[in-house]
Amino acid sequence: MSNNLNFVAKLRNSGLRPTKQRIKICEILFGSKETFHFSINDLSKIIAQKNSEKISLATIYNTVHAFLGKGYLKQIAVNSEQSYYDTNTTDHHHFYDIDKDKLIDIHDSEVEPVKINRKIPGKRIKSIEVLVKLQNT
Amino acid sequence: MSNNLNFVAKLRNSGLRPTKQRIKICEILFGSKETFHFSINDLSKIIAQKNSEKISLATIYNTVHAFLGKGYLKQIAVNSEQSYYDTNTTDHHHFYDIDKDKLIDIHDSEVEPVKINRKIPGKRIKSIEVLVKLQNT
DNA sequence: AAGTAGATTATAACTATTCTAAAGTAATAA
DNA sequence: TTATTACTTTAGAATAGTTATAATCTACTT
Repeated sequence: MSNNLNFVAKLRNSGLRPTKQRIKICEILFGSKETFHFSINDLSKIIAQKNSEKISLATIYNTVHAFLGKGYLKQIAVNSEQSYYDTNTTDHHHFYDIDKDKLIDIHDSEVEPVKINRKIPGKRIKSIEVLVKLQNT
Repeated sequence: MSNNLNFVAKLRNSGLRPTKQRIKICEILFGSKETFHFSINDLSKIIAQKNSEKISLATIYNTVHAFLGKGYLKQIAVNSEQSYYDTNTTDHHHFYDIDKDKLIDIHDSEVEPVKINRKIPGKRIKSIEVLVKLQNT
């Protein structure tokens, strides 16, 4: 309940109207302290389970895009058919379990910082993402 | 010409029949010493330019998948709508120029080796990919 | 040269995502 | 409040990338 008020404020502060759909999606994505990795499909299923009223697929896409734009989510580069998103927007890297089609955080303490000793004229680095693909042994 | 014979042998050695479509695609992908980054769309366009007879889109997909399976290509994780492939199958990383939608190799000498200090039980590392996203300054 | 397994092709089908335009809802002003 | 306005949601259509299908064709074996 008090959480909801936080989400309302969060949305309003960033210029997004706190609609019930957005609040519900906030609860799912940001309601727990844990990082959440998901595809639109994953999120749809969870909403279907947890919410009495359905939220249309278009709204789910709209909301995820809005949250991306506001920096509440970041997109992860994986070559799956689907796009993946992460509630942890800090700089960190991922394991991708190919067999389970699941992402796992790699904390910064678990990786030596990646150093790129090259500059491309006219360009600046926006992000550095490491993806470690895992296979069953 | 002598190159073509090499491609015929390469294909035959890996159990792929050396059809004229596959040989043509080999010429385009492996005919130069340079690394080649491409999407299916890129490859289609190049074939259309360089080849008198058209190659069907299905064959282009089939061939790229076959070459992936034989280890002649590797897929690169980028979050674009399209899949990207690389003729350089050695371990190396990439810049991704967001504005131009183009990939640039990062040679191993240009990056400190990425060290992951964590193991996931029952899993082994298949690959480590670093993607450095670039923006115009 | 004939038979067969594998390849190519056009096209249909499928999946993820984006677009559209109508109906609904939150914010604002009176 | 209420009315107005701008933003949202929605179902469904449209699009783009990719995969499946089934008929035709071709490379290899005998």
